[in-house]
Amino acid sequence: MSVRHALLALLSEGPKYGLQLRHEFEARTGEVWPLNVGQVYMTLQRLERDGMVESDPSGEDGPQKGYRITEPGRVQLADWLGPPPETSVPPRDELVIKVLIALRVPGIDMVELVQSHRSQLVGTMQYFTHLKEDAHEDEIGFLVVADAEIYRLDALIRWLDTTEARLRQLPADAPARPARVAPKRRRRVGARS
Amino acid sequence: MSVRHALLALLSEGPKYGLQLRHEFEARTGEVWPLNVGQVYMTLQRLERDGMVESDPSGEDGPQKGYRITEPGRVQLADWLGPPPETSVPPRDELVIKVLIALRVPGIDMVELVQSHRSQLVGTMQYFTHLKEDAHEDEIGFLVVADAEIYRLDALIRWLDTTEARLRQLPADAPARPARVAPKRRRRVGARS
DNA sequence: ACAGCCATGTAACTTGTTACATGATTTT
DNA sequence: AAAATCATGTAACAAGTTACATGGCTGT
Repeated sequence: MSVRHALLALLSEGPKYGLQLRHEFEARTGEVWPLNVGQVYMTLQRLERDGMVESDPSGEDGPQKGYRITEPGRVQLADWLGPPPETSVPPRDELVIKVLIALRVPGIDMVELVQSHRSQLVGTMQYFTHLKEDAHEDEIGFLVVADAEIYRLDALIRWLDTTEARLRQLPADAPARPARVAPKRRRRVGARS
Repeated sequence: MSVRHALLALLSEGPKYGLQLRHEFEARTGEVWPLNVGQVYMTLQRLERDGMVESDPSGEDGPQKGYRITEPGRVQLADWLGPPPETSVPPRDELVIKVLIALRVPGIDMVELVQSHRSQLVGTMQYFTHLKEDAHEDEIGFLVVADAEIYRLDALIRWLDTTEARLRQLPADAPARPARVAPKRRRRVGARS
């Protein structure tokens, strides 16, 4: 949903057209996240269908078909920018899933799995660090996005290290769990009042 | 794509049926990430269509329709568990987008936006820390997932702090950028050879 | 004239979500 | 007998991706 709201936010500064929205989105996020053009047009269509946005009837079918935000659109934008959403359930993380599920897959070298992924993360982190050094200090968008990526990668690396230590304290081969479905005591994550 | 591969990995230990796969996925990830049942059946259908999996012809239409992994399925699983994928472009982060795009939206109190999101993140982090304290030390799945979430939230909080400091050094109101589309010097992130 | 970019769109597909429908078995 | 749970599915939708199609305008 972030793209939808981002487009709405860009339109709140004044009417814009499709490709322009893509350019501005990419410019403000430091050219790090390419934004698919097709998605821009699809999202604009849905925003218009939902009444968040109006298209310029004059520019219809011509190049540079302008879109304006509507009042309901401004309301929805304010909702997005206002208080943060309830953190219901944390997003699924592919690396975490991989490690936890691979634990019980026969014939998996966990040490190798962890090490290869770790060095990949370290490499990417160094890459972004170098990019940051080469960046001008006025490229605020890029610097901020690069920071986010570096912190994110650092967190994953530290998680891998912690997890590796945890796994080392585990019995060599954990006993296979019962194949039958057991009654589940649900941990209601995110239901914190 | 993580769910698809996770199901494949679970099936590599032996034949399983739909609900059982859901139970095992949730059990191994500490009951933190609920897995939609419909998605399990959809994914199994696609895995079968792609030849990664075979369904038990005997249990057809009966309850507990078993699925087995095939040889191509094992190959694809090995690809997933093997060397980490090329880190092409980092995933878009909703919070980063929000902050960067909101910067130029008229009438936004950036300090308030950053502070409210920060305290939400801190609260969620404390919540998971408490959950971890209450957990038994043999609940390895939950502990590992909780670690991941705590590190992730910590990274976001530190990013928010860094970003806030960056923004404070910015001129009170940045000059509006040209509305026209400018030629783009693309930063080819992720194209590191 | 033609190459290349600007600009808008459509089509087909994948992953994921929520909600609903339908039976079988088990529990009360 | 009724209610709950197990088990399998379908429908409709949202968001995102890649690839393709189609014009208009500009520079050489």
